[in-house]
Amino acid sequence: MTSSNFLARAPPAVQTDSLLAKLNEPQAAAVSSPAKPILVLAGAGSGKTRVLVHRVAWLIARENVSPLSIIAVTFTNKAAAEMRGRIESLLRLPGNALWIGTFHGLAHRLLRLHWQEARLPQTFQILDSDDQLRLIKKVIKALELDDTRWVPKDIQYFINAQKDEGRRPKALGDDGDPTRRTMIRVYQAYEDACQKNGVIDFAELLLRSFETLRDFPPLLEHYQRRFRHVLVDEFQDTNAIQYQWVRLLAGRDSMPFVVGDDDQSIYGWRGARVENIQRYQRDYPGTTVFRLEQNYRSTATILNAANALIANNSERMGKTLWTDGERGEPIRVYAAFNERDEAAFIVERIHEWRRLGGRLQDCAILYRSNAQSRALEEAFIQTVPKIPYKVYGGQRFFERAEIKDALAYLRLLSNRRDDGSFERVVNLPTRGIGAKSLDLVRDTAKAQGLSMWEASATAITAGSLGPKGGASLHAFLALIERLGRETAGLALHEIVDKVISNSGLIDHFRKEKGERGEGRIENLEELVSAARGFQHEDAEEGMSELDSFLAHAVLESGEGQAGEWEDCVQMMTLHTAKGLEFPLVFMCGLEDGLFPHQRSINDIGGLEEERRLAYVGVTRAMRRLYVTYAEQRRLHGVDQFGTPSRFIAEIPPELIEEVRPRVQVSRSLYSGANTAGSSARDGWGTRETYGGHGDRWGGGDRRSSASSPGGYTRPSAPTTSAPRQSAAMIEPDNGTGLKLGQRVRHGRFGDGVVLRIDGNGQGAQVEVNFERAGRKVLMAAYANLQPI
DNA sequence: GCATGCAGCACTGCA
DNA sequence: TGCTGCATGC
Repeated sequence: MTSSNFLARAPPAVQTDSLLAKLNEPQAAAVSSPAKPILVLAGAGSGKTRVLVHRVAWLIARENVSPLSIIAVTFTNKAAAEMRGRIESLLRLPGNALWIGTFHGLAHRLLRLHWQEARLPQTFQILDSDDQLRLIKKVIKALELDDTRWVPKDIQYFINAQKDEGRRPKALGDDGDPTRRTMIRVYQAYEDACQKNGVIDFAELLLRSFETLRDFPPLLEHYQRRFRHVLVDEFQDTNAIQYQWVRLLAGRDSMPFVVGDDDQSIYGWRGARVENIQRYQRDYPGTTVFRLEQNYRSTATILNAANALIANNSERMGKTLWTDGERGEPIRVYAAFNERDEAAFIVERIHEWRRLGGRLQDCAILYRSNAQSRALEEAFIQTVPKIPYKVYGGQRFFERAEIKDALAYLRLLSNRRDDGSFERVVNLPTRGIGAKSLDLVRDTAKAQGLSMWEASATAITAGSLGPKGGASLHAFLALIERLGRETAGLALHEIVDKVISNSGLIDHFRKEKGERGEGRIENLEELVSAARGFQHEDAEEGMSELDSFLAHAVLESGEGQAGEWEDCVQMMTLHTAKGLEFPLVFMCGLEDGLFPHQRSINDIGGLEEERRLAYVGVTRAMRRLYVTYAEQRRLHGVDQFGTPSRFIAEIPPELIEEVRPRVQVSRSLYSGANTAGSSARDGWGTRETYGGHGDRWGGGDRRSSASSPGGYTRPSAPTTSAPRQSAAMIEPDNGTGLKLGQRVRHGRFGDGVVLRIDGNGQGAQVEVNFERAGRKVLMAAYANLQPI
């Protein structure tokens, strides 16, 4: 080393310390590892992002790696943005110096750069899953298949699954199975349609960019030489094609740095392969594995619960989280009577949290499915003072119908051949172009291999449409052409503004009755501001600002727009919560059938994935964790009776404190009663007679068959028999022949539903909610209840 | 061609 | 419960 070089840098030892100073030993070892394939198994809360960010910093600042030769891949835009921000602040580098992005985002970038090699039109657009489904329906129709037998959703799943595995229709064999043969035929026809329209779906982004690299050696070589360092986050969630993509890009001499946690693999149902972690170690012999097990997030109690829970899974790589922090509070479990009681309980706890100075944004309510949010939202609105909240997920901004309508106009401006967009807006607002005219246009398009746009023009010229339809269609084409001319050279937001007003969309929604239309107009206006705030980065890639905006609209669901930082409770599904942390967490709806989800309950793989989801949930909590379930739940308008989730029973009882109802409460909390919402303030206690009775948790012998976390033996694969512990907990063999939720008939009171069984045998008390007579507590010995 | 009403169905979710 | 898609009637 020459002296000038030496002088150019500060003394290495000091600087090295400064980058590694705040890291623990395995973190520092991973960050500063010499270049070779690395796998970091990072437990929840163990500083995974920190390691990734520091690794990048290390490479640049210590190994003299050019930022241009680093590519970092994440799964969500949020994660990518966070990583980018942290690298920027750590290194004071402009964020776009290195390639950081989601798999889809980076694949998209490659395709934009190399659209010719990828055999795509330069203006290709991306279909979201709705668009995809729409197109598949069209294809099914065009093939004259019966869409009750060939369910579009199933076909969509089939196609995406094939693409996720990297399989093209031509490479698929039908194994002599005619069903499969047809599926493949639809797949092929769908691909043709995409190609013709110049659109690609999400899975195609990955597959196409993979194939493009693979099939153009000079291109591949270029990127392999460029990206010496490939970093991948959430590696356990990669699917087959993503894995191949990484392998291809990394090439033979590159040293991938991948971070993952097999215990947090929760996307198996959409093609993620946990096995990729093992496979990585096989494909890259000499991989160094670092385990991050020290947790900086949660209390020891929470971690112990998480460890015990996940220990029930087989085939783990094995990791045990630990902390040198405090033991913390017990996990509180609350058995709610119904979902409204559950919500009332949560509301009360949040009031309490707030009274004691807690911030709302530190509270998260996690649930298995989005449908559960409604009862909670109602409770937040009704309580005094109101609790502000934000629901994440659900309907996303760019997926709203009115937004997609506006985008369809914009897409059509950019690409007249986009048939999907054409069909979406050709008669929206209605302008007298009916099914008949469109059928004719479609036929023309099909027969002559034209786009809908071209076919329209042809049909108009040929005069094959009726005078009215022809004129209307002509007016539509003229409208688009005029918009195209008038928007030329305008700023993006001006284009959007002009299009939504001149297309008639605003007027159309204004006519819509009530608040709904107003909301839609507000959303359209929001789209204009989104356009105003849009930063066009792809100028060098020869893409118009509009095209770039449209592409990003699909790739970004539009989270994080208005009202970002009001202090409010965070509500989201367990899936959405991955990667986040909150001081106070409520996991609610822990009932068998809801969580674990009914779909997964009979299959060991599915059940284990649900358990990992529970693990993810528990490990979101930093200080305080509540777990709730409802004995009765109204979902999709039907009452269901649940038993507590088996996952509750898998948490060691010594870590749990059961919250008992304290206050008597009006009957309005009971589902089915009509006096809505009057009692949220009464507290969360629900039942007059229910509260006192003992062992909802099965008392001392509850875990006799289970045992402590250490000596726990897994049950064999669940069969059709009742779940291991919950059965004992909530449906003891009570000798009455009755069980909760069962419908029964009584001589005098008529038909009803069993709400509660106290005690055993003929001495048992049974509470029944009769349809006509209301709730009654009866002695099993005398009531003579007949199951019906 | 368009509005209205009814039947069917909903399940986790990120690009 | 609430949305979507289809069928019916004007």
